[in-house]
Amino acid sequence: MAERSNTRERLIRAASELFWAEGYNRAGVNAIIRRAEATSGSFYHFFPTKEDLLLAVLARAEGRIKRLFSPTEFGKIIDPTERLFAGLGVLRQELGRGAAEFCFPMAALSAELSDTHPRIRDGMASVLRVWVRAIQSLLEEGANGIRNERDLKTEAHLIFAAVEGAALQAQAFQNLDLFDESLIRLHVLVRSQPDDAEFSEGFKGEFEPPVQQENATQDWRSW
Amino acid sequence: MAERSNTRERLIRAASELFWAEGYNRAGVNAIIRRAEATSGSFYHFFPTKEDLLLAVLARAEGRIKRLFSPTEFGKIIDPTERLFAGLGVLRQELGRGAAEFCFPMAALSAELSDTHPRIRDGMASVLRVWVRAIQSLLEEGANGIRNERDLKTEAHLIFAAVEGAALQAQAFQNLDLFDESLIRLHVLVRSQPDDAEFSEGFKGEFEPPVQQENATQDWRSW
DNA sequence: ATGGGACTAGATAGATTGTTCTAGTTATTT
DNA sequence: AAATAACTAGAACAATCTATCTAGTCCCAT
Repeated sequence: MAERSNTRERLIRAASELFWAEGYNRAGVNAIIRRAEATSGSFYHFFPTKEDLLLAVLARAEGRIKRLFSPTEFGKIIDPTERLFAGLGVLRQELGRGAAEFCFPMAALSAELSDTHPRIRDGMASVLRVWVRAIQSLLEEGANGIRNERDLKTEAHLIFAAVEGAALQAQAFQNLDLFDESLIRLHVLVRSQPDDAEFSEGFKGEFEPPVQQENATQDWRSW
Repeated sequence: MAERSNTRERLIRAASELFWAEGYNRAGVNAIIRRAEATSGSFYHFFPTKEDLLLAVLARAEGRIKRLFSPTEFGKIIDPTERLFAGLGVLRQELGRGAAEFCFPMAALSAELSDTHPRIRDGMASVLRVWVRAIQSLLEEGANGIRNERDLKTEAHLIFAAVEGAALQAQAFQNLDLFDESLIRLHVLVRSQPDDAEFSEGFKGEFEPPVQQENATQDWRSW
């Protein structure tokens, strides 16, 4: 009835490391099994397919992401922006250890699989939402209602995109400096930004935020 | 003597699309051949291995990146920041067409391959340098020597990381809005930023920029 | 016109992949 | 003690992968 071994957990952990290090397709089932010190019999006892293993990896990550920025984790840090970047510092450590417990830089995998594996695409979308919401709620806390929600959401998206891109570069070149450079700059920009919130709202001469949003999008397409 | 067919070019083009859409390992040689309307005989006539094909894709991209932000391309746009984002708008269109001619979102591939394929890692590093230099020189143009070079380089890194992350998300979820949201916000942040250059330099209380840089890095590690 | 280099064609090899299968062990329940 | 369920073991299979091989066609220079 109750589970009697930690093999399932070992497989998930091994997979999350290998998927991140080598990508979904390159990380073979055999390699995962070997790293987890299991056998294919055990593997297919717990997971019907390799795809289901990736889904389990994603599911476990969501919980960890939610906890990453929680006040209990960084009790001493009051300022929400600083708590955000403190959490990203934890991420940095994971990166250094070659782990990917938070599944944050997995857009790469998703791009690899979204066409053919709709369940994984959905799972990834869910992870993305969790990330953006976590960041956004920290930004809201720091904004004290001064900035509108729409702006905060796009900023959360930007922050996550930047973190993901920086993590990928760091992984690709085995060099955490690349991650640090981008994040230090990001920190500066995010910190210096609330002051000109008013300015940024209408920097294109428009006044109503949603319309300005529309126009800005238009600009992209026009070139 | 001189080449007599465009097969090589067709193979490079097909590969750049498939590598981007499916990743290096998933994009099989056969699929590339089929898409390029070639045969394996032709393939291995031009490229000793699949890896060499990817290297050719990277090599071609470098030239295109350099041209992307050139003044001739956007003759009417004088402001360098606007020229930067105009170039990124071109990128956006390529994304919409499923192409990856500029090899910009290929950190994903690199992460997939850097361990086992050192030549590709080096090729990717070169593409990264080209990108960062291109962005940095635009930023320098716009800064009129007011901001120090170090800051501009980290900012260029951040911009590229954000663009890459946003592109990956857009590809993963087949939704360009994700790209737009991040880039609109990035535009706002980069635009609003030169004013507080002085502030951002020493925002942690340090004065000498390199030292401040060191300390900021320290902060990451401390958590 | 002919020799030679550039290129094409596609069958095939050899390795690797995800998955299945049968037979087993271990622990818990009755 | 026997039965049942949870789990393990690893050989084997079918599909797919990259790369090779031989035999060709096409075009240009001599």
